[in-house]
Amino acid sequence: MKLVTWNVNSLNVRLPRLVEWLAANAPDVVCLQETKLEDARFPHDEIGKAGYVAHAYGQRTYNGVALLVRDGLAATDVARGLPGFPDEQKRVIAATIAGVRVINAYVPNGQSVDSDKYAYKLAWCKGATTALAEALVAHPLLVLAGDLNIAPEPRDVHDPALWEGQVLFSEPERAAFRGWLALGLVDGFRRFEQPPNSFSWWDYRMLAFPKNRGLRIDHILLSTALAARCTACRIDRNARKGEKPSDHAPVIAEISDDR
DNA sequence: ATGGCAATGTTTCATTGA
Repeated sequence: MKLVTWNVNSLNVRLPRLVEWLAANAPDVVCLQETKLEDARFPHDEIGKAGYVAHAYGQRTYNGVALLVRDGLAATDVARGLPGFPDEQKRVIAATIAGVRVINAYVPNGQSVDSDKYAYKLAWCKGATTALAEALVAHPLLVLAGDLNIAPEPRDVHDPALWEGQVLFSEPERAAFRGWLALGLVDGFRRFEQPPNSFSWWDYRMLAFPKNRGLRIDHILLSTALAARCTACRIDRNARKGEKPSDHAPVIAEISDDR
């Protein structure tokens, strides 16, 4: 199974690029974030023509997630939202695909550490920890993929001294991320040797991408049993280039069918 | 050479993202 997470920053704007990327990369499962589309406006026709069935959980303007599943693969037990954490914001959709529980999450940004949004982010992360702990009991083969909006380690930040204490890299956020690892989840990207200065997001401003001033905030976390079957994980930096890119690049994991 | 914010709606600015 080839599984991808990609914050597309408006599916409406990014649809042509997404369709092109699907054709070139042929993933089996795609976790999208920031679709910014109500479900009634989801482009099921275009995604269908590309060879995928979509399960969406969106809203207008902000947030919104979707799971794309390649034709021939079945998605069962599709669930929307974070269990036990009532939330108006559409940030989570999960399904079981080929025996794997796939949880697609768009963790709140937090804006700044002194904002209400940051408090909401920390509360949300705590709710996610509880929900993940329960999900892992029911689903030993589990993956949490998404824009987790946390850079877990200094090497995930282009300038750790500059970002220390800032939102996306503050200690409470990183503690929440470590809490997910403590549940038995493994950072798929770090299971493999990676180029130094690997990031998944670059600000549109200040030439951040050409200067490679980015953060690694998009992640694929695998349960221990599933991590043993993960054969590769990489970031497709090329997808950040060209006309009208998302500010995030896709993260891709290869998961073997062998047991 | 990849490029100096982008997307959305409340639209000609404000809000949000990260």
